[in-house]
Amino acid sequence: MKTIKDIAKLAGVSTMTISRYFSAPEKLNIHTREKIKVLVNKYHYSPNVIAKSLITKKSGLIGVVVPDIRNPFFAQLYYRLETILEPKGYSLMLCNSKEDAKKERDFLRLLISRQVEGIILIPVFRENVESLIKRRKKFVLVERLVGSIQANMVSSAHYKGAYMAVEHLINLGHRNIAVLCGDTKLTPYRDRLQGYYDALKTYGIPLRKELVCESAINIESAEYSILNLIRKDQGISSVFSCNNLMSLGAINAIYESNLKIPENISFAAFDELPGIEYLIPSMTCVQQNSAMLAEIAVDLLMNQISKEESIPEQIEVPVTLKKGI
Amino acid sequence: MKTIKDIAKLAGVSTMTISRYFSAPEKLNIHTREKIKVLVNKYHYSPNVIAKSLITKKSGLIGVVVPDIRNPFFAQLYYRLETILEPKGYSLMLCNSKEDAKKERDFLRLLISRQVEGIILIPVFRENVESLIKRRKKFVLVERLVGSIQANMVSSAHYKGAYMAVEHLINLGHRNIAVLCGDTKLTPYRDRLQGYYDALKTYGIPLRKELVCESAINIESAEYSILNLIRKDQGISSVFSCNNLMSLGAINAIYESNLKIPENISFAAFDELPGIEYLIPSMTCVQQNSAMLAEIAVDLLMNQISKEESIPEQIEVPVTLKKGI
DNA sequence: CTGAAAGCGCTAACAT
DNA sequence: ATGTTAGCGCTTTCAG
Repeated sequence: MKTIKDIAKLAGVSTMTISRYFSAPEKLNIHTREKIKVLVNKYHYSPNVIAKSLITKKSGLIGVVVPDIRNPFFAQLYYRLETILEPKGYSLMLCNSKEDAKKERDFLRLLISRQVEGIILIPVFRENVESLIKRRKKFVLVERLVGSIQANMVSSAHYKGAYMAVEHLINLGHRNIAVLCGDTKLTPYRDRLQGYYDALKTYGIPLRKELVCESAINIESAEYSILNLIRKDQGISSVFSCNNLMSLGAINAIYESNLKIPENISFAAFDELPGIEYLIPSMTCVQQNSAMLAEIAVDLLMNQISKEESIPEQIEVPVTLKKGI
Repeated sequence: MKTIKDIAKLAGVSTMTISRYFSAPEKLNIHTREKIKVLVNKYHYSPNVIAKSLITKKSGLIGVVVPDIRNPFFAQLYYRLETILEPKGYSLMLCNSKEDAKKERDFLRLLISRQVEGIILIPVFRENVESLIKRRKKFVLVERLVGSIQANMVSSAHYKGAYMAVEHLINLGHRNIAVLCGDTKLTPYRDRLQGYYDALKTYGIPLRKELVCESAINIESAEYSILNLIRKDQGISSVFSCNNLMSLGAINAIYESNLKIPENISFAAFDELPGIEYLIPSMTCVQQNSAMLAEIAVDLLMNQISKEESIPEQIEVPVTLKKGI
């Protein structure tokens, strides 16, 4: 690997001239420029960004920490983030926290060591976020709030979305609506469940506690919960699932029980599954606007990067209800 | 942000002692060690990895370039790569080439400028790969071969998988099997289509060219193709789709036509969709072993990183047929 | 066990 | 239009 010195020596110029060739070529004499061009191509020289960022103190790196990139929602979010940040000259480092506090902590430390200019984080553990604040790192929380933390954050309208979905089920005539809660220690699920409660209350439908599946947090437990309700003949006519993974388990439980969507059971869910509109067109979905989430997350981060001090903002992004039957 | 110098001054030691605190703390006097520990915690000091890699010439970075992380197969692959590489001390930079030659080129250049130690690439454009070879970069191709390039590569058994899937349909009694080809300029799709051809041939089933949907490369075109075949009453009794996205379009076309899987049409596909086993249990799927693909990709890369010269290897990873009805 | 000197590859800030 | 000097934050190497 040739360095700037090598190229400079070969071209018979100083390293600054080579440096300028990349940063401000128009300032160079056309002849020197041509001479350098030949050498750069010949030796496939490309400047060492690491050395550059040591001086400029700008790594051009942004860390993105998600629980699991295999979740289509996070994949979509990352894709959008890249689309926005790449043209701005940033490169992204993607980390999967696997919903694990220790992993999250390690990844955050790593990103800091690597001098990222900012972090976009779907947080898992409150203390890790507090540690970012203590270290005065620039970051944006997406989707989740951990504890009552004062930080920049952008999130979907969890409560509103769940409320609308359940309201839609009620309007379809349903009174016995099972709900798969998700991990209510996480704000999104707490809010979504509250949306369910409040929709019932608004329409004067008594809450049947046995239809609230509190331990449903993944595919298997969701499947088990719904299977149980059906077997015990609780008379559920519809299901509201608080995330996409639990939806899968529930759908499977319904199919296994030889029931059909929407003939026997109406199904509504927060989040989509890739292609679910093709596979179960009758399903009601609360669609999150990942494009807008990404855009706002970047805005909030760029604000911090450009300014010295800024007051944390919390922004809520509307969701869309795709009404099923 | 405190630097090593600041901490050294505060501790009344040289920078080397701080450096050793992180690289070989056991060599330090217990007292100095404690003194440094206090300061490190107090000021949240963490060493600047950028400066370190400038000296050691090891960035600890690996670039991963996929066409689109929203494709569940690539998300799964990335997840696995991270699981393997993170404990080895590598951080990953993920890039979406969007199947675009220019984007791929730009991302590869960027990764090189950022001094990645290796690149894991699902390639799009032949010349970009050739350029990596010219620059003597360490890289591994996954899934695809572009042109007749001599490079380290790991790939699923595309041909075999498609052959098995079509064979299974034939064994179920199907004779009129539509196929959604994908972009046959890409080796995986060429191989998968060949598997279809050869399975038919083996079982003496005449090829009906009108059932080969060559222009099917995405959801919409796949949907259109299948819709067309059904409308023209070509008597198809089953469909083999060469990737997961086209499967969605095809399934939708089938549903739209008021046909059912598997009652009216049997469905087989290369690749899975997340949760498809829950949504359409009767579907036949060729499952790729992304864990093994990731493992071998890393092995091939580590071989190059540790050795000076190595002969390129091409390794094929078996697929699994999940038989449907 | 600890330190001093040198330098990784590059650029900011002045020169000329 | 081009060069010189100095130094980014760290580690390597050699001393002590």
